[in-house]
Amino acid sequence: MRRREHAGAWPNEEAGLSPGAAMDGPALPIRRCRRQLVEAVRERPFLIVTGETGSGKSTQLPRYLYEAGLAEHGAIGVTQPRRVATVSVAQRVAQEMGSELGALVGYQVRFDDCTSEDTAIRYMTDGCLLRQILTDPLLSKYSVIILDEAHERSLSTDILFGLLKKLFLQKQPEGRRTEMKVVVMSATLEVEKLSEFFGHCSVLNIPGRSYPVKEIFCNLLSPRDVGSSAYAVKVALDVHLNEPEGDILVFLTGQNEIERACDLLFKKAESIDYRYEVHDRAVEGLLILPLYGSMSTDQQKRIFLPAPRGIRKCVISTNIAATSLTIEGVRYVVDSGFVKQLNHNPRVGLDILEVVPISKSEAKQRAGRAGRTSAGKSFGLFSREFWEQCMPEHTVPEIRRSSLTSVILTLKCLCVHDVIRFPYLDPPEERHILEALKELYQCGAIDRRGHVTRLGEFLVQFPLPPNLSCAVIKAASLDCEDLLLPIAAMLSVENVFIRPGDPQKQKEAELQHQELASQVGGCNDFATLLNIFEQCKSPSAWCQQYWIHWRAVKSAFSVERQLREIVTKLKQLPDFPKETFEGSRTEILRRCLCAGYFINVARRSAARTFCTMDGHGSIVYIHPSSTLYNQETLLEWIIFHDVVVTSKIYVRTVCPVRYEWVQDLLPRLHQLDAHELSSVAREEVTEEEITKLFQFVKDSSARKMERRNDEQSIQDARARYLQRKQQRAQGLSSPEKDMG
DNA sequence: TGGCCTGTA
Repeated sequence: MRRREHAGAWPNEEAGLSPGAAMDGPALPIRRCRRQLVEAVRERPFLIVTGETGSGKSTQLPRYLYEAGLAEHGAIGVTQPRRVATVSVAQRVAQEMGSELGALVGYQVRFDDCTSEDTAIRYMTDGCLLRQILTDPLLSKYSVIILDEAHERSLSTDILFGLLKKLFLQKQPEGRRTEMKVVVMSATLEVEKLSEFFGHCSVLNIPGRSYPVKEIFCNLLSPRDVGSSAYAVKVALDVHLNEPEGDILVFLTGQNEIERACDLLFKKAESIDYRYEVHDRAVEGLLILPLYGSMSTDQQKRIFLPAPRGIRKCVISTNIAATSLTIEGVRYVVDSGFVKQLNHNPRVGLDILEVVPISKSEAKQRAGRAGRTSAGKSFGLFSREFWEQCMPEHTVPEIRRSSLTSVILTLKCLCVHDVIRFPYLDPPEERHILEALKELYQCGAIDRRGHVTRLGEFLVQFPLPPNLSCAVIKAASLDCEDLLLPIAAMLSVENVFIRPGDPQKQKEAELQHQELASQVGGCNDFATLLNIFEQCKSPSAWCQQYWIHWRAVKSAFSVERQLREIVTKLKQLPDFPKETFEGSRTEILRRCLCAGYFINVARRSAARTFCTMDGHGSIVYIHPSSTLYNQETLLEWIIFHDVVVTSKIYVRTVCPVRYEWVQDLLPRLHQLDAHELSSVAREEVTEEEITKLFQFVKDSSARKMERRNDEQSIQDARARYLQRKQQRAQGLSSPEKDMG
């Protein structure tokens, strides 16, 4: 049994175990369906099981299949989209089956493998199973694969859908697994589509055990109230004054909105006279708690403590409380109807973080949080018209919103050559796929025939975006991976810079962050990250002094260790590249970064603006969080890690480079021309793929059109941002008007 | 001249 580090599990993920239930399993609705379920799995290769939270499907079905002998020729693998859920479900099932965790029942997540030879029921994250397919394409150690929470449509689960279907339909018998069983578990959502995808397979429904939630549209005073923090505060206060006991959960979009809403609600709540104003005399006070991902773990844990008797708890949260964390005792939900979502735009090659209305199914999911322990109410901060006209039925699945570079490389490495006609449940737009192919070609991961190169095989080993892996490989070939591994790790974890809500403290934090940058020359954000990684050793006074997130740096340590193991393995291969380079530490560092980020290179075009060199020619600004902000006039060429579109197109994590370092690489950005593509051998790439790629690169008139559309879409995103910002300012500066 | 939703390998 391998075991390194224990992921802390939240105390209250999906209840269902009563103390006396250890041997026989708890009395859940699923028990009545036991025989039917086992038979359905035996009969056909694919089965869909639907059921709401609390039906017990995640914990009981794997056990039923095991007890029916379905794990005799291989393990039962169960995937979850999140680590904490994976670990806590495995813990519960192990306890129920009287097994030590890691023996009969185990789990495997990144950095934490708690399984053994004897493990018959393996819980794991979906991304973890996807990695396993890379080394064992037939999934030979499994007899059953169960994909849980399929309605969430995570990127990995969507790819697994297609790969498992292919595994069954494969023409060559040596690549086929017709005897393997696949079960897809989902909330009741788009089930017909799923069933059709898996050859019209059967669908079994397990009755749920949650309580009814009454969904209420709030009457809006004006359209600018939709989803605003001030209006959320008003509704939360109304609930507090007028509704019987029970905690409140408010959904807003981000840290800023949440902190401001907390302040406002606190001021309002302070002046309540509980003798006269409160409807339910059992309620004597209000406890207001913010909740978002970048809070420290200790702060987050406060959320789960029950409020003292007579005190009503009000948690103001991001989307994190919709799926990832469950707060017991919530009877009232206040839903802004908005979410911050990262959307990839392949036409400009940018990820745009924008505030968008949630889907109706997501709103139901949020409302459901009020019905976990008793009947509840959900207040939507939007009108019926908004619900009908602005909120889509379902959330666009991640695979249609993400950069596909990693995914396409993975598929290519699994010998899926025709990545356009791969069986996607929801096919991504072709331009997304073509953009990914182009980028893979540009960084040398695939050749002109669409074959994975040796470099591509190296790159896919890393749990990183391919361009970052490229920089790591370059460093390793120069024997200086110590410079790049920490940076790659720091870029893989959540933001390490703390930005406090209080303006005074914010100034102080900014000064300290500047100090960290100037310790390494003050002109390279990547080097600053390396500096933090090297200096930060423990959750000591150092973290406090410099306003650095210890939790984030700690996870960067784990990532760095994992990446280092991969590099060490690769360097032992006889054909791993070896190079030499004479130069200072900072120069070598920047050269390595160029090898990965030459796609993200930009040249200064005016006083403060830069023009990207990727063929899109977008005009970008340096983000205010960068140490190079305000130093633009000293720069000519820069590379950057990522882009965020708010009031402008900002590039974040920036480093100046010299033209000589990128000039040899730049032609690759435009090399994919008609001449080359026409001489391509076509046996591996499909004709369709070539034609599309050809059109994509060459059709200049169409590209001009697109450019205009892109500018339009960015203009739109910017306009929406500014509008919401203005609304927020208005809403918060004159809350009295709304409070009636 | 001004800002960081959430997961995962």
